[in-house]
Amino acid sequence: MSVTGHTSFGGRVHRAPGQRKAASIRDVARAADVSYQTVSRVINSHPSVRDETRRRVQEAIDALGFRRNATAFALARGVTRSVTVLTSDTLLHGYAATLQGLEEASRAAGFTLGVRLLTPEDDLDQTIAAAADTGGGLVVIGYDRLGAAALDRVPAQVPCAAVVEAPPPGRTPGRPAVWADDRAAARAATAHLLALGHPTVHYVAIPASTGTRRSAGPRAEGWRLALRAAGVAAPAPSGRGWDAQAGYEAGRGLARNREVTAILCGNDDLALGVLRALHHAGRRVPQDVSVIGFDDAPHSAFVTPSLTTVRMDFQGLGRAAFGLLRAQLDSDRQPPAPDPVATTLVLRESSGTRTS
Amino acid sequence: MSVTGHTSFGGRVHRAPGQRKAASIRDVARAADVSYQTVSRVINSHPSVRDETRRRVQEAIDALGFRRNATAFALARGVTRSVTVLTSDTLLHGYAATLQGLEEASRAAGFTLGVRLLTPEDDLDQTIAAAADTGGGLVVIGYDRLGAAALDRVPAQVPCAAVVEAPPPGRTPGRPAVWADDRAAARAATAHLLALGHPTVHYVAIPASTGTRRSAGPRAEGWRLALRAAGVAAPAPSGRGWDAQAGYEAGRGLARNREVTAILCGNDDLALGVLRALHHAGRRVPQDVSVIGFDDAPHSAFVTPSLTTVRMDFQGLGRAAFGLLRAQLDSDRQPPAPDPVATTLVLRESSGTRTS
DNA sequence: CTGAAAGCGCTTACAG
DNA sequence: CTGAAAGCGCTTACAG
Repeated sequence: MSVTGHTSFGGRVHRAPGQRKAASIRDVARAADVSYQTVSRVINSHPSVRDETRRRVQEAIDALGFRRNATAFALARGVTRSVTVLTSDTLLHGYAATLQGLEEASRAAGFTLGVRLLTPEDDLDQTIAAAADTGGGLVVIGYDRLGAAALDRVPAQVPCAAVVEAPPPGRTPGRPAVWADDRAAARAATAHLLALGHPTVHYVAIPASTGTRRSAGPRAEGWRLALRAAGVAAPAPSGRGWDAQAGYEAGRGLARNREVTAILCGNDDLALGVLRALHHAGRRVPQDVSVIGFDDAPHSAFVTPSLTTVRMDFQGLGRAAFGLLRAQLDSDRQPPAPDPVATTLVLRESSGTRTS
Repeated sequence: MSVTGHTSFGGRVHRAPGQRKAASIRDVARAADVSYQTVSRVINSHPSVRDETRRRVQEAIDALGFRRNATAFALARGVTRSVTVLTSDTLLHGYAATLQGLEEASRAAGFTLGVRLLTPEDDLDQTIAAAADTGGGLVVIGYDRLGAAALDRVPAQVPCAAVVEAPPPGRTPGRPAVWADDRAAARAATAHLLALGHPTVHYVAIPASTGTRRSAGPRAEGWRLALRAAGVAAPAPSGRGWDAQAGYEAGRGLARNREVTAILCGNDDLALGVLRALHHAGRRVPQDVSVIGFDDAPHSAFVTPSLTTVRMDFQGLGRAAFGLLRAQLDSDRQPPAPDPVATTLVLRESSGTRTS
């Protein structure tokens, strides 16, 4: 089966002869028999307008279906109430959920929300410049290398906030940013597996967002920390990608090794692939091997075995990032109280004591 | 474990004393010793500018880091190269993938892409008006009731295209729209199950996008059609929602009924829930019951059993919708050749001949 | 090839 | 309380 789609062309819009263009404040002024400044006052709810005048203007506004031209407003005012989000992905759960949090906060604040995908092909500086040219602020999702690189290149004069994977190293006074404590979460998840009696825990990593050789990101760090605290040597991490396919490939290697009894994954997609590889290798979860994911994607509770994972408040992160941006835009505005971006280990079927 | 997040406030941006505002064409003109009209010509690559002049202006542009003010450009030109997408969801696979197609196409065309979530709480007309006020075009994702309602209320004079669940009934000359042939796809999927030897096929429905009592949307229609063609009576459909939880609830009812051997689901999330319910009821897939989903979400190939499903080209749908919008904006532009929005039945482990 | 004028639709002081 | 002027940063005819 391979059905071809359809396209309909009913009701194409072309300005019909009788269809006049949108009314301006001058049109309204004429209809209400006042000056256009008075109209401006009315639409901006300026206090000093006589009630009777205000009423007449409002009537004209309604009659003509007047709506203030947002472009002209922005030009005159010199500001745009808009954010554009720069992200290298919109489909992965963490990104999509963060985006949703940003949308929610921007909507509540009356801001317009733009989205621009960062790709390896496009010139980063050009993409950033084009986004900045819209006149609003920027929020960059810096979970990965491309996002982190973009963040570094945003010109200083452009209002910008970020949601990142981990706090910037050192005391670098970077951009205002929010993050969750991935390291503590990974550490706790690893400790949980160790407490279950597993001799060690293997790690399937997500790609790092920074170039530091020292670590592969906070999740890997937390995992290492927990192993060290338990006096266990860390096995070499695997994983080369974000998706289930990458998890599957890493999982195949792990499944062959009979010493492997516990695996922490950098995200739920990787975990799904690992689960699949273990299944193909005939290794039962959790009887033979325990698996823990990261992010708590919507489907993770419904796969079999259901996935033990770390729940992240991505939407809260998105909302908080918007708050940081806004504090910059209205410089008199207090930076918002840090939204608590919680992290929770959700225990489900994929982790347990080894019974084989 | 419940770790609280962190917020960093390094490098807050406030215009430092020495930080002058962005250069305008007048600044460039002064630096290049020409009139600002000439600068305008240069940045618009107007042919009649002396090479020497052009070079001088370009130098000034580079020196001052001039970038044309997009807002002023839009006001003067009277058009905005922007689309805003109206959608009631951004997380479900179909929506997110459609959105990505729209982003890709808009990026390629040099359009800005806005996103606004439709919610039951907000006033639809107000949301639409606010989106229209940005000056660009609208694309509404009409897969569900809220989206379909929004589409109906977009004022005639605002440029708008849509991606919908099914062709509008009758010859209603509605908005330019694209859709995939869900009905044919559902019919083929159902026919496939019947051909496998299943006496009938049950259906777990997604919520309908229209109020027609006649049908519950094209997927349900296709399912009915296939059953009728086989001379089989259609069992009552179940399902009340979009997510895995809804699928799980419907699945519990189905799992109790020993007559049920084949289930078609309105999407992959529902299918996941159904799979889970069958598992809890001790019914094996596909030995006892076959399950087919819809949409081919990224994880569907990696769950166990892997999910037989209908692959939809959501990104293609998004791209095509953008094309329709653009044809409206540039009225001299030909509507694009309908992008083939294909639909493919992907056979995996969850469907087969009954062996119990 | 290049400059002076008017206008896009609004807002912000400034008068009265 | 209300109107006339100037300006936001561009573009589009119109002159020269």
